[in-house]
Amino acid sequence: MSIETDIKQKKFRSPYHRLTVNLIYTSNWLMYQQLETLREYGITPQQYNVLRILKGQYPQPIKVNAITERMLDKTSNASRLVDKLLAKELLIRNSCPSDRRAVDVVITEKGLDLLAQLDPVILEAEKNLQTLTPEEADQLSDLLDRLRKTEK
Amino acid sequence: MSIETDIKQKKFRSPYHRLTVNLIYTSNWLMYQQLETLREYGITPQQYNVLRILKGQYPQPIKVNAITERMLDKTSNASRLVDKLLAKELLIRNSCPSDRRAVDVVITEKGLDLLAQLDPVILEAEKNLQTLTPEEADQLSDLLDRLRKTEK
DNA sequence: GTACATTAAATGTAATTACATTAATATTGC
DNA sequence: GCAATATTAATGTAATTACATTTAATGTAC
Repeated sequence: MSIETDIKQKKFRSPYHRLTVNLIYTSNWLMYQQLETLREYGITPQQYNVLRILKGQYPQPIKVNAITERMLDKTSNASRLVDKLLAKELLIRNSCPSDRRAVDVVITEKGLDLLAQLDPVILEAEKNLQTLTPEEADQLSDLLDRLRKTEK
Repeated sequence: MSIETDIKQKKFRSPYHRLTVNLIYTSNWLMYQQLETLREYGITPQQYNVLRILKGQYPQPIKVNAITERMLDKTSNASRLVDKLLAKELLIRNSCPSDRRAVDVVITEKGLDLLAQLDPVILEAEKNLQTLTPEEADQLSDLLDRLRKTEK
């Protein structure tokens, strides 16, 4: 369905306006799918994002601010997300010896297990996107990169 | 900057994975800009979305569930958003005579004034997106429409 | 070394959101 | 007409988020 039909709006003032609306709408649509997929595994998309970052570093530790830098939502409160994941024993947190302000975070076996369990589920969800060819997906990605070029 | 640089991730498992990440990241980037733009006017992006919908109907009233259908985030609680905007006197709310479960919502003069005041500001913000040509913006929009084709 | 600025993480709080439930009314099947 | 079902909006609540502030430690200038 076109964005016009989805949000019942016939006209947009410009291609850029239509794009803005479409981008936010599509992202919400995608996030909602993720939320539903992850729900039964007891984590949120943001927590999943943190776990993936930790796995990318494993077995190296990573600091809380480095997590933030890699997150999709730069305004998220990594400290509290780490708290939640710690409570679920999906990661461990140790104060860093060389800088006692900082903390080192590492994913646990349990965390890695959860990710492994999620892999096929996420892959299955990804199939929903295959209405686009891989080339078109790349093309879309590149356009998104260029859209953000004004970023300061 | 490419998404790889922005979130410091070198590899993605597939073009679809890269696209997912890029889409959510770009949407967050855009939403944050909106949030900052609107902040000094005392409304949130969702409240702005509601006001725009009301303006589109003006001077016709619109019901709360019809607002939800037109919103970018279908899971948002239109009833509470209407509450907030009512408190700011940006809309009026009257129970519908023909269906006493429903309420008719109409934007006020004050609401229209706020939108008019915001128009140039929003247009200015839109200029940030003009690193793409209008044709590319349309192309991007069309790809997003096609991406959602699996929607049930 | 001391004062000042900076950085890292945690926390207080108010507002918002997600999710389920409720209350009131309308619609449908009989 | 009446009971069962569906629809509309509002609300209770627990969790999350935004935003500012705090605490602790480090770095820098003198």
